Amino acid sequence: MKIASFNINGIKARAAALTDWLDEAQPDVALLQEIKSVDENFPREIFEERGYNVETHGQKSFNGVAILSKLPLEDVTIGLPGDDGDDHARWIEATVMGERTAVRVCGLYLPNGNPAPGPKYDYKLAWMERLKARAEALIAAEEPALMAGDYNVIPQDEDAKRPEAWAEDALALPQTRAAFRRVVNLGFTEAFRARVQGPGHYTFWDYQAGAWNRDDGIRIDHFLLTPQAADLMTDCQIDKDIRGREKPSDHVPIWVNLDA
DNA sequence: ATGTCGTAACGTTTACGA
Repeated sequence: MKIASFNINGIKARAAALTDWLDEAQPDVALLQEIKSVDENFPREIFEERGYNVETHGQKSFNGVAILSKLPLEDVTIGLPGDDGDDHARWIEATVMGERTAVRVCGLYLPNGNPAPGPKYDYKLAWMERLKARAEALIAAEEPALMAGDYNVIPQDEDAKRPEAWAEDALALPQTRAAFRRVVNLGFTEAFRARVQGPGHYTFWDYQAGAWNRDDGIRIDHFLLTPQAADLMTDCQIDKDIRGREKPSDHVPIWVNLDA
């Protein structure tokens, strides 16, 4: 079961690049972030005609997450529990019915949090506390499950080409990293780091200042696996070349393969 | 030289978020 995560930065602008990648990479499941579309305007037909079930949790202009799945989906829910007043579309989850094993899959778009300090950073940290609560429940269930998406977290200095440029940024502040570790340390496996060590691996390159041409990137898109999901992992890769194509997103896909 | 892109809105341009 190949499960990918991709922050597409706007479905309207990315439809062609996204379908090209889907046709090549052939993920069974794709978790999308920043669809920047209300549900009614999401072009679900272009995915349905490729055999995907489509579930969206969108809003106007910003944010928005979706699940595309060639496998059957059950028990789809939207919204991260813990704050009924939160109107950002940043969380969607579903159970993917694999040939042998069902996997609970959570797609997330964690708040950026800049500028920090400030109300946006407070919102980010509060959201991460809610994420931790949901994560605790997933661990307690003792079943194959994962949380994947744009975490807007640079876990360590080695995850940035120029860590000094991000030292004061909401994506890399010590409080941000500590909150991320508190989730991971509940018992999750950070899929990419379980398989690949060392610097130079990124999932985001800013559109500005020739960041891509200088490989001036950061690694902020992650997969966290419960122990039961980690046992099934056979691969995890970043599709870096996507960033060099026509009309790219500023993020690239990252994916895991589970023997499920 | 401080560099781009996507989206929405009383829009031939600005504001916001990233």
